[in-house]
Amino acid sequence: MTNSVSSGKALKNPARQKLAFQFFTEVGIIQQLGTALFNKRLPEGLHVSHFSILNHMMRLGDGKTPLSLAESFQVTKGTMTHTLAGLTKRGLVRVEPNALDGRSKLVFLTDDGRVFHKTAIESLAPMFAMLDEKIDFDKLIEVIPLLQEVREILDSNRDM
Amino acid sequence: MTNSVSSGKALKNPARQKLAFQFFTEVGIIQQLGTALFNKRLPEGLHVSHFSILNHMMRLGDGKTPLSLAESFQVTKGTMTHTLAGLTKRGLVRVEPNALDGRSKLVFLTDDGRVFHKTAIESLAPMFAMLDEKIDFDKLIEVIPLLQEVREILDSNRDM
DNA sequence: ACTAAATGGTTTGATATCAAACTAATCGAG
DNA sequence: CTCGATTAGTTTGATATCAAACCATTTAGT
Repeated sequence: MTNSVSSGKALKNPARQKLAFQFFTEVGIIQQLGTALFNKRLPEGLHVSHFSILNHMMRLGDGKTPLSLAESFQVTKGTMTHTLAGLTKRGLVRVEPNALDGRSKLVFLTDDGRVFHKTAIESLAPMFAMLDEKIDFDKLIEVIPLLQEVREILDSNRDM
Repeated sequence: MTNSVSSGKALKNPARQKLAFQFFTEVGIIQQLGTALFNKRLPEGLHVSHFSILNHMMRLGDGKTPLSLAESFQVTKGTMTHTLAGLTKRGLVRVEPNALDGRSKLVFLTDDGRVFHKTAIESLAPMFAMLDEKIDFDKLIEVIPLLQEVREILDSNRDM
């Protein structure tokens, strides 16, 4: 039975479960505070959701479909339609029909989008300066693999 | 100069900044996936925001003001008004005038609220069972202090 | 004691998000 | 080839959240 509950340590031990819960609580608060700080720093009317998409395409290349972006960011396709509409209205992306599949579209960065991304990154610098003063970044970096592991497990059990 | 930018390591080193950014990216995704899983498991129509408030009062006692709850959860007081309205409508909390200060109110758990909290905790058990199978909880627990540290720094720089 | 400032809550208008219904295009089994 | 199933995207209706304006009460300075 490779997939059964083999240990159940946490379930048998309420303190362990409570601590694991605490992990998610802290993650939740960090995310909330971090997002708020981010949003405050981002230029007018743009939100982390917008920036994230630009950032994603800068890192991994544009020409993705809206659906694949939705999956990357764990949002519904309806939400992605909405977010891309906002980005399009501000001229930061271009959404074009996909010649290879009439159902789908492809999203591209515009020049303005690239400029905006650069500007946004720069506007975040003071926040990183503050963090860098107070936190040892190495410690953050050390835990990234664990966070990735947790993320992957949650991701692959999304339909639980 | 105890409080100036002393090292600036991250700012001088784009790779470091990128990795710190990655930390927040992972935290964001974990939070999103975790919340989604949570919401799916919570009984009908209730959301993590509701559960969190009940959980907070179960842990730390009820009779708090809406404002103090809003501060605890890093949401605006308007949001708290809304969330408490939802909880009240479902009979899970009681909001009463504060005899000692006509401006404020006090929030109390109802019996139904306590029952609901217990039920919700139980309905989360399968999720913890799944996690417990796949993640070493000890590793999660180890990083909690770091997360707390990050949270406190963000919290105390909220008005940056 | 009076008024100005601060505090606690609510309301309003906007945006973000989700789930579910819907539309259009493609794919696949026969 | 055709029709049912699948896939991509949009729309709709609901809830969550925020910021800012607003109202009521308390506090403080004179």
